[in-house]
Amino acid sequence: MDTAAPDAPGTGTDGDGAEPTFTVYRNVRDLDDGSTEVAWSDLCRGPHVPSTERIPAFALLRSAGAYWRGREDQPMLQRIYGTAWESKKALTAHLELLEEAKKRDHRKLGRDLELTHHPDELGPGLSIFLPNGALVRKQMEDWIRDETLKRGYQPVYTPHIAKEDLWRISGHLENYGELMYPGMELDDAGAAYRLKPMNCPFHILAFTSRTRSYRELPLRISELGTVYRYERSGVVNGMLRARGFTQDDSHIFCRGDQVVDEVVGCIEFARDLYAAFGLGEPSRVAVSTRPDTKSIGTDEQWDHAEKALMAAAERSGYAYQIDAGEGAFYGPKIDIHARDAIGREWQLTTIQVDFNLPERFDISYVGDDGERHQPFMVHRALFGSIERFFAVMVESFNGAFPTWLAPEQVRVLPVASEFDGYATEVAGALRAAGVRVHVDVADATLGNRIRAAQTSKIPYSLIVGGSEAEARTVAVRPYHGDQRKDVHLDAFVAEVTEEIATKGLAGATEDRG
RNA sequence: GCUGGAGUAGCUCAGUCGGUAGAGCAAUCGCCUCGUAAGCGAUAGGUCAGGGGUUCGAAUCCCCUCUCCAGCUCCA
Repeated sequence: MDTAAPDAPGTGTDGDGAEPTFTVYRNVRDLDDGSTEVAWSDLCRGPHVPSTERIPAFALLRSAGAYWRGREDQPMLQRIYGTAWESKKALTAHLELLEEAKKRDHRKLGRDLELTHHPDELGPGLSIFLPNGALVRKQMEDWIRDETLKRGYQPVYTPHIAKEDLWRISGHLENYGELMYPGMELDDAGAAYRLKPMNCPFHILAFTSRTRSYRELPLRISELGTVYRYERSGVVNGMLRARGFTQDDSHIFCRGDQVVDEVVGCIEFARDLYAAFGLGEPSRVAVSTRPDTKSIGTDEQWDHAEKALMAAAERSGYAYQIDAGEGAFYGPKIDIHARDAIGREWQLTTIQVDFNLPERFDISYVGDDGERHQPFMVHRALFGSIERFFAVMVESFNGAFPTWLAPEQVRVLPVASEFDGYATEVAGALRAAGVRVHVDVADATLGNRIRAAQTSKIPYSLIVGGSEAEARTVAVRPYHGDQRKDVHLDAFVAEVTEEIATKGLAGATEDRG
């Protein structure tokens, strides 16, 4: 049993044939007089077992509402979630797995490892990155900034607010208004200002700062842009679905014949990013095509863009699927998804072709024919949201970051106060080499401090006492792997700086479930 | 927004029938100077999410609001 819908309305088959056929299973109960009655009707797609007696072990997990036919304007049914197994043992194992998964929740790890903070006073969907989380995030930001520069993107900085007029031109007020924070009325300005839900209009303004030539294309504008969206209260979810978040956002202005190459470039960029941050193969890659209902643009534009995206997906080598009709109203897109600790899929990377904004802002470049032409615009965010990617990554590493990402990379533990001096010296040598290192002086017992270092998931603990001070060595206790004694300090510094420089992931994925 | 569940110290959680608010960990101070995952003692820490109501008396019962969790709908 996966899902069940007792007391579901409807009978089974539909009259006019416009809706897909579904099946109702009537579960009967024996009455004392030998007759039967329908105990409940099951609207599940199946398959079904002939009798619930055949299920040796099951547990009900939760109940929740679900809209009839998945439509918000329809009444809500009660859905009961359960899980069924071939034996009690298998059920117990599964339930334990669920418990384990809950322990790697980014909200719990964020608290325990002091990565992030979400006090009530701040507001739902908003995050404070504490020093530890901020150091991890800085590595993400440094990585993406360096890589975008290497790949020919041009950085810009743009404000968090803009006149309401800008959002009127962009169509956001019309199409996205419900997700925008209300306007800020200013006495002297004569216009309301709005917090930005997207960065696109600003990047277009960067593009239109002067006349553009075809020689400049593809022109790639990029920014870590923080946006604010007034998400409906029930959908906010930690950092996975926030109201304020930062996108590694870029808009690529190019000719139609450059779209495929640009999209391929974005996909390859994304692949490198997933590899660098240890996420491995994405759980899902999808090309979303033109929506059946409202969409703008000509058939020709859609055709061109959809073909370009599929050609790019093909060239990328990813096994992708087509989400028919799931595209944005302004153009088709490729999305890349990854799973969180409890197996839910979250869209991270998105690469979209946009017909709407070039049209609305009437942007153009001068071609080799001396005429004005409208460029194609590719919108892409590879992390997607830094916060969401951060959350998925924290859960994926179970908080045990690879050394290059870890907020505290090395902790030095003198066995007694007598050796605090040598410990400080060791830390000094590491710090001089650019390593993030702290000394935990010997106020508490060694066992106590080792435990603290282990529960903080610090990649390396260095234990130093008399013999180490004598020989200028350290005892290396890695979070992953076995302890090595009598490692020369210089050798350890060389080793750990090399590991950091190459952004090694060794061992960091061992904590995965 | 909708359906269901939850909110007690920084964290994890007790709190019986409505009768003075509790523990462990963390923090602070002291003792201990310790060789590989929790040394010992003391101190401090609370608008029981917030507001209203019932009651002689509310963490506990009722109503409203907020926040969080799971799911639906919608999205990075």
